[in-house]
Amino acid sequence: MENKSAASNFIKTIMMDDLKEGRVTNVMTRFPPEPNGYLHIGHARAITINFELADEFGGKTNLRFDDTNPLKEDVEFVKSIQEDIKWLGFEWDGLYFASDYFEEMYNRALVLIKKGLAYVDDQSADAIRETRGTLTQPGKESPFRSRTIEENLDLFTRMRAGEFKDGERVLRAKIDMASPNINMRDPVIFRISHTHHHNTGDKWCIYPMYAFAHPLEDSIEGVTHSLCSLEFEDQRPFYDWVIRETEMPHVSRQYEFGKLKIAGTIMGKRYIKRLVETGVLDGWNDPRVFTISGMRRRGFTPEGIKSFIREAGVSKSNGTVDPRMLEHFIREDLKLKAPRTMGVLKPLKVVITNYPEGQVEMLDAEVNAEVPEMGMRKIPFSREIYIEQDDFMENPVPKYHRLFPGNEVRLKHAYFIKCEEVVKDEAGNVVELRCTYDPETKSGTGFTGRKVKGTIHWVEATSAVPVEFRLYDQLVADKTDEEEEGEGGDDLLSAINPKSLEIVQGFIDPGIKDVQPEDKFQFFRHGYFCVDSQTSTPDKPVFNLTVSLKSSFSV
RNA sequence: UACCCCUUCGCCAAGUGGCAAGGCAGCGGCCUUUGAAGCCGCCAUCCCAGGUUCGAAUCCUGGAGGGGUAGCCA
Repeated sequence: MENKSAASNFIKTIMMDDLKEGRVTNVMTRFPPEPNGYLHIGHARAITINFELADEFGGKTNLRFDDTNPLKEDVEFVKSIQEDIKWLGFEWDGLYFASDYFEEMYNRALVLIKKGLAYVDDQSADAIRETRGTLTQPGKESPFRSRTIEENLDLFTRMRAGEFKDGERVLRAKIDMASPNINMRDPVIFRISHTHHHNTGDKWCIYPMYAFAHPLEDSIEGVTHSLCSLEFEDQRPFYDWVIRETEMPHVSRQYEFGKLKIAGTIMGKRYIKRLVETGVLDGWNDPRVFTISGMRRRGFTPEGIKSFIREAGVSKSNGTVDPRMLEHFIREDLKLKAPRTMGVLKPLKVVITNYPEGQVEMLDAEVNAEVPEMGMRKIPFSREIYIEQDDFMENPVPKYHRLFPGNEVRLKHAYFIKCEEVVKDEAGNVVELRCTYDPETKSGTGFTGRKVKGTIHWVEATSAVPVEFRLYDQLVADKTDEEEEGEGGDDLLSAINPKSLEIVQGFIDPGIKDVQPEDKFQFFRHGYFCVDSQTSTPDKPVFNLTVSLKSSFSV
């Protein structure tokens, strides 16, 4: 069951007060991605925050593609974004495109021009930048700032009609070139771009800028609380200015919250792109990157991801969380859902010398001992089995409970075995163990004659299914800051953890051989694994390590 | 050095003037056919300095530290 009663946060407080004081009569939020890339866990957080906050107050949430820049957008992404949101388990109320509002936006710009609050500027982009001033010095007014309303109306109409080339003119809001807030120094609100748009085709050659478009989009849809990240704080005065001066009937309000990074991973689009191009990652859905598709392929669950997001909270400070917190919630969700079975990653053969040759017996095992309703299954046992290489030490370290010469351990679901002999190759490597078993110690018989300290997992040798295991670790060190890894992420390549992916060939219990992509299991004493959706085949299953089990022991 | 924002346990984060929630991590112990899980217990006086107040993490003033903003990107 998902925990939905997360702690309070400042946005929830604002919504509650707004409702109580009658400033709003309902809550309406929106998730407004630009369709220019794949969603990642940061988006999952924005999605969860928007949808669940609205839901908590009986409100609604729209999905709105903020597609005001045709140069960067593609339908490919409008599809993948919708799939990702659905996979997370959210249903949007309305599905909209900012580009559907272009006509309305154009008309609102006309309102501004008629009020003398917008003008067409013929200056070049460079000239505009140079006269904007700096952080400490005011800007200079454009020589075109005092054009008449008629002239502006004429020019803007002709901009729309396609009479000018890209960059020749822009429409600017007329506010205050000396404002200490640079966003108020006559920001550009429409630019010319003769570019095909994925939704509007070639109907438009002028496109509104985000800062002008967004408040209008929100207002048109009746959004009450427009949530965005901290870097938009300085744009709020302009957001309010647009709604007020264009005389939009519905007043939306913008609130900003901090982004939450996860240590040890890369989130930036350009960096992931770089790593995909150089072959470090095998795609945008590589299980090591926290794109939604990557997490899905890794075996993370929507419920686990959402629990993590709720528990991490929302505030006005930017933070970085320990990836172990995310892992905790993934484990917690998988704990009662995933069947538990045995898989040996690094096999070591064991021959049970006193077990009858040729005999195979079927042992009973719970599918998940914590969930009896999941039932029982049978697993084969015989004279030859594989155990984990790490579960044997010829010269055991102190407190080692596993197998070593002369020691007895329990084989999960089976018998006690005792290590009698170690077989080595010429190089001195241990290649086989010869053990004896005690029939009286069979699991389920209630044997209490003696106790052993260790229980280890195993698979029967003749029926074991060969599989590939892909073990993942953090992509980069905890403190790696992608922003500081050189132009284009050059230095990022050397920051990659060489152990972020380790591939091993092992065996699993034959009981689960007919696996489907994304099927999830817990392999005893290892962790949760998920059948890889890209490379697994019926002949050679491939399992991704979703998250390992915790361990208080290490050699 | 212009404007805006932030500063509570190792990491997230509640708290909105009345004696510091919770989660993760960590540390003990119990239990255990996963060294898992589970269970029990431990783990901060709130960046600093003044001030207001019977009383301040919460209000005020001044510092310090961190972040954001100068796209015809979003």
